[in-house]
Amino acid sequence: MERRLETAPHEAAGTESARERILNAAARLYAIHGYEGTSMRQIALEAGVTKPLIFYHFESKERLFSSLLREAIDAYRNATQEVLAHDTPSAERIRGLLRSHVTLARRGLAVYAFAYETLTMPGLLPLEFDYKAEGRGIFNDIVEVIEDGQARGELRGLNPGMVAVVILSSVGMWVSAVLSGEAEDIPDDLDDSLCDLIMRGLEEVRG
Amino acid sequence: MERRLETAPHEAAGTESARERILNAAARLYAIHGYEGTSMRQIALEAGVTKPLIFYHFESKERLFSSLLREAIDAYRNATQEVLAHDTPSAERIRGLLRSHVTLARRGLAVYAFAYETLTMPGLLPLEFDYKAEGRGIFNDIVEVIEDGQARGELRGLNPGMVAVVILSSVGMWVSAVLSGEAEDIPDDLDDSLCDLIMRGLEEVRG
DNA sequence: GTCTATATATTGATAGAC
DNA sequence: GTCTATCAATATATAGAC
Repeated sequence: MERRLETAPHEAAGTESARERILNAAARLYAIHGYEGTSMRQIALEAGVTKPLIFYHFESKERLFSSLLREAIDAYRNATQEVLAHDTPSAERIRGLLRSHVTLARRGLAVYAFAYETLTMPGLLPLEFDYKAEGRGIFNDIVEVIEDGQARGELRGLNPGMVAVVILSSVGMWVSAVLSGEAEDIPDDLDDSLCDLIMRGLEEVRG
Repeated sequence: MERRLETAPHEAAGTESARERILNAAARLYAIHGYEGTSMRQIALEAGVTKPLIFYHFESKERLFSSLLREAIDAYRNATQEVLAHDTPSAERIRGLLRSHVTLARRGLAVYAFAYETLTMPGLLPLEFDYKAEGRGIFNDIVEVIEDGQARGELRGLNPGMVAVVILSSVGMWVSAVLSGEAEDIPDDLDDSLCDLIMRGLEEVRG
């Protein structure tokens, strides 16, 4: 937010501020090696700045990580509130959710992966805000979409939490795979294809 | 393996050797906090031994982690080779795979979670064996099951890699959630229910 | 805003007594 | 096999010059 104002239109591509470079380097490294696996030295090296400069801009490792995660969560809520609010058929809302996830992942692969990993991994990082509660909120919103569809008779009575897990984990794992180089890229039709699998099922209709 | 011989029948439950206690503590801590997030000091504390004893038994942090991962991968291959080899219908093989995963997770929640996270996270840990190749092998075996089913006309032509991702990531995420306390437990019917979702689809058949 | 130099805690790992 | 004491390297973080 604040970050975006600062880097606004007058700067061309490739002329990121040091602050911007630090954030990008941090997102990439945190996504690949995790919070504990990433040192300030590595971030400084990757960003092309010195270590004390990171502390000047972000005060601590924890605050650097927190602001990155905070921004990622806000961007997610911003991108999905519309599709979650609208009173459209379940299939539309699920498709919209998947589209939002894939779009966010494409716009910022490292940030998406880093947020996904942080919110789903078992460990509790000692951050200054309750990011686990945010993760629970994101998850519960999807559960509600499913329950809603079931109440309307649009969806079968499968465990709604399980369906939410399938949606979230599938995109997340794919993004992680791309980041690690195991997968080439996010396929153009990942959202449609995943939606197709989830909504219509894998099995060929017989006869 | 070696470990099992050592702890064999003459020892009652609750009388684990120090070596055994170290392995259990390590699996739990690695699953929750990751490799870099877990210190030898923490493992020693959790296992109720001193730090040098861990080095006496395992030589280094890397070797402790490696032997744990090695054993987890071997157990997995052992549990799934039968269902992968058999020339049964695709639905049976996918159900068998899901059952194996859930069974393994129930038998050792921490070990399953730790292996899942290690094999799926983007970072490359400097281990003495190519665990990434093992992960790729596990993944490719599932992809083959799907492709096989498609070739036989039993399964629709969805991206086989995507289907494999859905299978692997869903169980993995659920297990992580249980380990972190976000989910109560692995539901009795997780494998059946997930199989149902994947094989028949989420959408209610209309009319 | 950005640097060099440094303080302090924690890490993985070892020496050597028992 | 298990311990106490300790080492060298690395971690986060700060002081202070420019």
